[in-house]
Amino acid sequence: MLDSVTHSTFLPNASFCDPLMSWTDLFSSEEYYPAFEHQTDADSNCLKTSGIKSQDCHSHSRTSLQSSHLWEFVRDLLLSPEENCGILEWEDREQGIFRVVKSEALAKMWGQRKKNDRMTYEKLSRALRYYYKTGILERVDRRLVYKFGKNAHGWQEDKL
DNA sequence: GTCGAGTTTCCTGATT
DNA sequence: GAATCAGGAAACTCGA
Repeated sequence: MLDSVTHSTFLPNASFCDPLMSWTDLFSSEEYYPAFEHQTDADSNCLKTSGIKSQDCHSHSRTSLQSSHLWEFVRDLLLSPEENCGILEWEDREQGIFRVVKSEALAKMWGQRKKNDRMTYEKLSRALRYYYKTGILERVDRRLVYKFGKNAHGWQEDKL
């Protein structure tokens, strides 16, 4: 189940590598993702910056792209604060507790990742809640707050 | 063709 | 009362 990580090398600052379409391509294409018209200037600038950075990426195969999972996407976003533009933030870095600050923006980013412009935070959060069963996430009894579980890895600073 | 994992979608109820 | 969030169930996609 977790073998996706074994062939998806974790790169803290190059998390969104896409051999088929760079982030620059993604975010410059309104045909693909017109929803980002509603992003703030800061958000869109940040996202474009992310795209530029990702052009250096070259190591991911098509297989690893398709095996990219939601929790890895979230983890990578958390570990790249300069790229997440405050969409996610750590509540307790050592315990792996984080908070979704901009739920709609997160959903749109994930939707872009999956080329699904109908993605909403409601659907994304449903997928996140399924990780409770597998131990990748643990429930935190606060709204929009999640915690990495024992089966999540790569989020701890000293274990990268 | 079948199966399993990982979502995605719809719906309902609870909470804010 | 409306908006938002959480969880159940079923459908869907894709790789093995």
